[in-house]
This record gives sequence, C-alpha cells and structure tokens, in this order.
Amino acid sequence: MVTIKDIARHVGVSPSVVSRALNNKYGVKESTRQMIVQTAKEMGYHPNAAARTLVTRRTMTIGVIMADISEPFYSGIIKGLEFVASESGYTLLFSNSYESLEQSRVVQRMIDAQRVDGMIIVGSNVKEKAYISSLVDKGTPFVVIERSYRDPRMNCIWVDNVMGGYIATKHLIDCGHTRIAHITGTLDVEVAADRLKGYRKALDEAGIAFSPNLVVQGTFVWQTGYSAMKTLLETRPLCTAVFVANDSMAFGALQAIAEAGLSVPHDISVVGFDDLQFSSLTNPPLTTVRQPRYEMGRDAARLLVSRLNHPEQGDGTKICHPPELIVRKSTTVCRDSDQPEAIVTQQRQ
Amino acid sequence: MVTIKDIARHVGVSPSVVSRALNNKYGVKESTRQMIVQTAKEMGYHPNAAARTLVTRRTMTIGVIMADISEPFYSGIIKGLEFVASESGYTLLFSNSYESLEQSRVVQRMIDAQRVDGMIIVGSNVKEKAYISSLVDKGTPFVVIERSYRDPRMNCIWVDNVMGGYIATKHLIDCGHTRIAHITGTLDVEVAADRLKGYRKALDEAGIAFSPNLVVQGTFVWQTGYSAMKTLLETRPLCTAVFVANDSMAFGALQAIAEAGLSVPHDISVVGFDDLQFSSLTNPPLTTVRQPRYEMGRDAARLLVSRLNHPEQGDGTKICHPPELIVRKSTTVCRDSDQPEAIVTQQRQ
DNA sequence: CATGACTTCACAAACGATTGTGATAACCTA
DNA sequence: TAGGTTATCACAATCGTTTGTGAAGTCATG
Repeated sequence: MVTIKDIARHVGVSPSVVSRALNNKYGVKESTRQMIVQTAKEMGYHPNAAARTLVTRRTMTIGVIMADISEPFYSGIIKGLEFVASESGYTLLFSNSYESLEQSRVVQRMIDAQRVDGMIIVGSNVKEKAYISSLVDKGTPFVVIERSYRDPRMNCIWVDNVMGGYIATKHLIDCGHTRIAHITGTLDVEVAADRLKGYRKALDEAGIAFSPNLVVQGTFVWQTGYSAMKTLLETRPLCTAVFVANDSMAFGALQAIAEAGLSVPHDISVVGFDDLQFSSLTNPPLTTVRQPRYEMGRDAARLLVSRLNHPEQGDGTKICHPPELIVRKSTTVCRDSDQPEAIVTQQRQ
Repeated sequence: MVTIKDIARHVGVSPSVVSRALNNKYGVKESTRQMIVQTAKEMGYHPNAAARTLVTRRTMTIGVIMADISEPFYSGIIKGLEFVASESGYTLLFSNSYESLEQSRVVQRMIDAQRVDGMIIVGSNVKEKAYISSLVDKGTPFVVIERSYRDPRMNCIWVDNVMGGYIATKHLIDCGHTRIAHITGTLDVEVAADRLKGYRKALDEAGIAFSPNLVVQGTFVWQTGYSAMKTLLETRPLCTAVFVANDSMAFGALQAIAEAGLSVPHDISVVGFDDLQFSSLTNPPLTTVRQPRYEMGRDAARLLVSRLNHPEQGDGTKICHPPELIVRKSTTVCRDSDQPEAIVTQQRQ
C-alpha cells in the first residue's frame, strides 16, 4: 500500500507538505500542490482510515442501530441515511439490536472502541432507556428516530402518530362507518398508544361513542393481527371497518376476514399503517397511512452530521413529520350506514 | 478516554507490560497481570480500534455487500453472518450495491482505505465481474455467496439451483401434472438459468415434452411474475401447474390467478423458490423451495474468518448447499390427470 | 539597505496501541 | 562462587497520518 511518505519521496518534499496539499490546506505552493495531487493519483494513493482517525479523533462513520435491519419497514429510512452519509463523506455502521441484551455489545463495540462519531437509533425496544442514557452519559452525539423524548439532551425525529391514527379513522368515518374497530400495537410503546389516541380523537369529534370491545391489542406482528381480527369477527354487532395499527397486522387481518368468507372492502373496510412495499400488492391493495420514512432517515442523518460538524449547536432538536393517508382498495363507503345496526348484523349471520 | 498509558501510570509499570498483560501474552508476572486487568476494568478501559489497527494491520471487520440489505431474502444470510462474526470478534460493515456504479465507491471506501480485512459479496448484479476481479487483483480475501465461479482464486457458496428447479418440478409431476409452466428469472443470471435447467431435467426424466410457450421470462420482481402469469393464462391449452423462479414473482402469479377467477391450488398449482418469511402467509400458503440461507451466511463468514486467520490455506473453496422443498397449500394433485387435455382446457373456457 | 511581512517548506511531536530488544534481577547448577 | 539460564520488565521503534513551530527564502516598503 502506498503511503504519504512514498509520495513525499517521489515528489521530493516532506510528508507534511503532501498531507497539506492533499487536504487543500493553506501553506503549499500551487504548482507543487498540483504535482503532488498528480503523482498521488498516479501512484494510486488512498489515505489510511485508521491512521487518520488516530490523529483527527474522527472516524467519519455513523453507527446505526435498529431492531432488525431486514424489516422492510426500515428500507426507506436506510436509503435516506445512506443518501446523506455518502453526500457528506460518512460511512454507516449498521447493527441489529434484536434483544436489548445484545445492545450492550453493540455499544461496547461502537462507542467504547471509538469506531463511530455518533449514532442513530431507529425505533427500538421497550428496554432501551438505559441504553440511551448511557449514550448521553458518554457524550456521544446521537439522534433517535421514531421516538419523541422530551429530554432536552436528545435529538428526536418522529411521525405524528396521533394525527396518523386520526386521519385513518377519520377516513373511515367519512366513508360512513360508525362501528369502527381498532387493532392496536403493543400499548406500552408510545407509537401504539398515540395511534390509539388519534383513533379516539376522531371518534369523539364525530360523536361516535368509544366501545372498548371494538379495541383489541396486538403486538405489531402478522399473527396478532390475524388473531385479533378473529376475535373482532366474533364480536356483535359486527364492525364494518377496522383500523389496524400497522400493515403487518393488517395483512393478518385481511387473511382472517377472507377465511371468514367475508369480503374486503365490501363487508369490512381495512386501514393499515406504514405503507410497506408489499401493501400495494395485497388483495385488495391496502389503504394505509404512510410515514415519510425516506425523509425521516435523511433528516436524521443531516441532523447528526450537522451536530458533528458544529458541536456548539448543541442537542435537543425535535422534528415531527406529518403522516399521509394512502387510499387504495381496502376501504369503501359503508353500505349499511343508513340502516339500523340490528339488521346489518343480522344479515351477516 | 482512558488509555493504556493511564493504566501503566496507575499500576506503576510500562505501557508495553499493560499491553502484554491485557492480551494474555508471554512475559508478565501473574500477579501484576491480575493487577493490571483489575485496574483496567476499574478505570473502564477499552482499546482504541484505530490505534490497534494501525499497528496490527488488521481491522477485525468484514465488509458485506449486497444489492439491497432491506430485501427480505437476505435476512437469514445476515443472521448467519452476524452469528459467526460476533462469535469470532469481527464487526460487519454493510453496504448496498444497488447499481453497479455505486460499487466503485464502496470498494474505495472499504478496501482502499483499509477499513476491512476481507469481504463477503452476496448475490450481486450482472455487472459485478470487473468488481470482483479488482478484489482478486488487490489481494483482498473474499467469499461470494449465491454464485459458483469456477475461478480457483475465488471462494464460493451457493445453493444447487439445478436441483432446486428439479425438485420443484418433480413435486408437481408427482402430483400428476403434465402441463407445467415455468416463470423464469433474468436468464443471463446463472441462478435463473440453473433453475430452468432443473425444470427441464425433471420434465425429461418424466418423459414430458418441453414446450417453449409454457416458459415465460421474468426478472425476479413481483410485477413480472404477475404479467408473466397473465400471459400464461391466455395460453392454450392452459397449464395446470406453474413453477415460479422465486417467491416474489410467485406472489404476483397468485394475484394474477386470483384476478382471473381461478383458484390455487384447485385450478392451478404454484411452486415458488426462496421461502421468504411472507411465503407462509399468502392465501394459500405457498409451496416453495427453501434455500438454507442462515447456513450459507454462517459458512461464508466461517470460511472468510478461517481464511483471514490462516492465509496459508489459500482460496478456491467451493461449498454447494442442497435446497429443500417446503410443501404448503398452493400445490395439490392434478384433478384432470387422467383426462384428455382437450376436455380439461375446454372446461376452463 | 535594513526591516518586516509573507510564502513555502522541513522537522518533529503527537494519536494509542503492539512488539522486538536489551537490561536487571533472580534463580539455579556445577 | 562463577557462569548460565530464566523471568520480568523498561525502552524505543513503529504503524500512517495530521499539525504546530521554526527556518529559510522571497519580496516589498520605507
């Protein structure tokens, strides 16, 4: 591997001049700079990352932690992160957190060994509190996506989940539905609680009474969407629409409805949340609430990079993105909206 | 950050002794080693990765390149890689290749800046030839997953796609089907060509004539599976079964069949390839050929790590994994197997 | 012509580890 | 007790950069 010394020897100057020339720093004659740049290219020189890191104390890499990078949900976020990273010369170092237990290893590898300049944490498990506060304690700059901590030392980027739950439910109400069920996510996660809030807010506004037996809790995975829908299908009077807290569970719900011999959206309208890549490919294509994932990833990376380049700007930035309703074929007007409920449910049995 | 010198000063020895003590090397008294280890822990010492890399010339990280890390297909491979990496003290540095154009950047960042000790390339685009030979030229140890290059300088791990195509088709033949269609992948990719070979081999063995109009080419994505199936549905006599070269296209095929008002598997049996996480959740659950992805990732990492630790062992290892047929609900016996084809197709029209 | 201000470069000290070599002390053997 | 071996450690070089400082050389100004 060709080093800075090789170039220095070749050109006939000292290594320090080569370094300054290559980094466009003040204090080297323009003609010699050009000669240096030229021979550096000819000799195929590339600066050694470790050596540079050792003296500059910057790794030019950003650690990214998420539950499972293979989750299709993260795809857009990753692309946003990558765009900004490559734009600003940073490398991304991904690591799955899976269980919280593993996170300690991740921290040790990334922060303690000083492999990263900062971190971006996407989503995260319930037990991440201790993890994040260890970041704060160590003084590592970081940004959290999909969480809205009030802590003024944290930079957060998230989507307005209350609004998301609201517009999803409002859409169903606008379609004339009044018996609207809700399959929630894991309710001790803020995201799920907020979507439930939005659901209730829309009901309130429309003057529809909240009925607890139309709300079933899931855990954000297919299987719980499926079983929750099974439960709802046994509830009388039957709902005519359901707002599901994410698309994975909505897929499960679609399956449960199909198995019951009912049709979406004719018998039951379904709204999901996330707008996964697959959501436009279901049968029927799923109406859902899209999160601006690319933008969230992009902004998170920009925020962190800016924080790294200007430490004086401090932390505590909060960015809240609005969600967007994507109307597809899984929702339609309630055909029974003018009829007494008793008759409606009777027809179904 | 506490360094090795801090510990040395604290304990009253020289830095070199601390290094040897912490790395369990010969030449330090057992009592002082214990004291050093103890105070290192107390002071919260963690070795600086850059400094260590600079002198040992090892980064203890492995670069991983794949088309798009968010593809669910890669999930199992990643888990296999991660398992071995964390087991053997390596860190994984992921990078998407997307278009081949981007790859040059990736190479430069990873190899040229000497950020990685070796690389693992998963799948890959058609244009990766130049890329890979640049790796060979630079002497970077690497392993390719999902490709079977004959080049004795390359380490390859792949699944037997000919056998995969064979067992998929054989399964349909065993169900009594004789008019078996095939939706291929991008045929200039070896994987797709091999699956087609397996398909033909099974037909040959069963004495079923190969008919070109039952083979439609796709590009491994949903949309082409959908449109290819549309084409096949217009072909007469109609096929009673179809082997699709991957699950994503099979999902598209299922959709096309459903839209045509036909039922899977009653009217048409469908076999996919890959066994994605979602494949068990379709309606009906998809019969498919599973690739041992976890094992492939695991073996790739093991192979590379072993190659890094023992350079003398050289390259050229080839590992071929067998695929496995997963029978679900999308295939069944051909109800028309004893009837003349003319009648069969007549019924469908 | 002397003084000062630039320009351009070389020198050397870091950064935080690893590792070869040599020095000291301890121990053993004959 | 002399000579030799061994255990334990300190010293210093090194990895490939960056960066502060000082030494020339150039130039202009009064």
